[in-house]
Amino acid sequence: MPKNCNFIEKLREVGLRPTKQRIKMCEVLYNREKTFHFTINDLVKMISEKMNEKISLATVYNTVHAFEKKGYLKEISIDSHKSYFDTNTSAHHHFFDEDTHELIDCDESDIDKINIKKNITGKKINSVEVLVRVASDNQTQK
Amino acid sequence: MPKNCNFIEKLREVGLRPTKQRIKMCEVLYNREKTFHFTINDLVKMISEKMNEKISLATVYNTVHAFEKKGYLKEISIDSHKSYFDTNTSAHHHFFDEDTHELIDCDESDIDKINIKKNITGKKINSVEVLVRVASDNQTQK
DNA sequence: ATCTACATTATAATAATTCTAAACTATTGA
DNA sequence: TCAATAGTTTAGAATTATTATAATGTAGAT
Repeated sequence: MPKNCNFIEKLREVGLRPTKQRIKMCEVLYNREKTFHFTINDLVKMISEKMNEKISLATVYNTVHAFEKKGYLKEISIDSHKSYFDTNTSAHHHFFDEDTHELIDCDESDIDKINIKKNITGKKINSVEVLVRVASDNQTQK
Repeated sequence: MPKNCNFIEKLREVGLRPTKQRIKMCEVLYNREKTFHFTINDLVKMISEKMNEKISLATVYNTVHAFEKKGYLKEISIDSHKSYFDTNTSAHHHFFDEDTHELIDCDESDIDKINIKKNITGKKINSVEVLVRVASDNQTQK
């Protein structure tokens, strides 16, 4: 687990000032064994639990978006009401459990590389994302 | 192009009352050569342009959601700020042009069938959606 | 024609996100 | 070291998108 000075370095590298709020968010997001998925709401709860000082909601939004822009976070949009952020920023796909509203990472080996045959003139592919929606077997299909 | 009586039939079939607002919306959405993508905002504009009578915003939301639940429309979520509906409800994938914010259908032939090797116990796959984000070649990558 | 259940409407309420402007802080370089 | 300055945080207001409410209207059945 990296110590805070690593976060300071990392933030500097991408041109973000290592303010105490950003460092605290780095700790909450990256001082853990595994990558994970969260909503802004989740994150606000997590921060206020782990911190004695307050953090403004606006700061959480700003910082999440700053991190996203710099490639520290990736957004995964499920529908107009549910949007997650992923601390795993490498290219990978997801399962979404429609019963529990849980987002599950796909390993690289779970889905073959996707071959796009269509080419849109003058455009390059930025990303290819697969979302597999699953639900309990005995439940009516969405 | 189907005439309105077909819409009345269709609505009845899925258990929706063929009210004049729903029929009007069917006309706007399905009286066209090709399927297309729209946001709620787009739709409200289109309806108010094509109609002399007013339609309430609440009705547009209700009707779109009723249509979605009955399988007349499919939602495609791009990010937390952009959500489209698609009148093409068959299983297919999409390109999203990050420059123009345009959503483009993939033909079945554009992407090979996706083989999911992972199995989540007790869960069945409801859908598999691929979103390919593209952008102008000479632009910085998102 | 009348009844009943469902739909529509305008408006209010809610929720999520962004804006604002003042106070604050990290960095720069004198 | 210490101001200058450029970027950041903050609380709260503003905005936007969506849903709820309750009164009125309408389709379909009898």
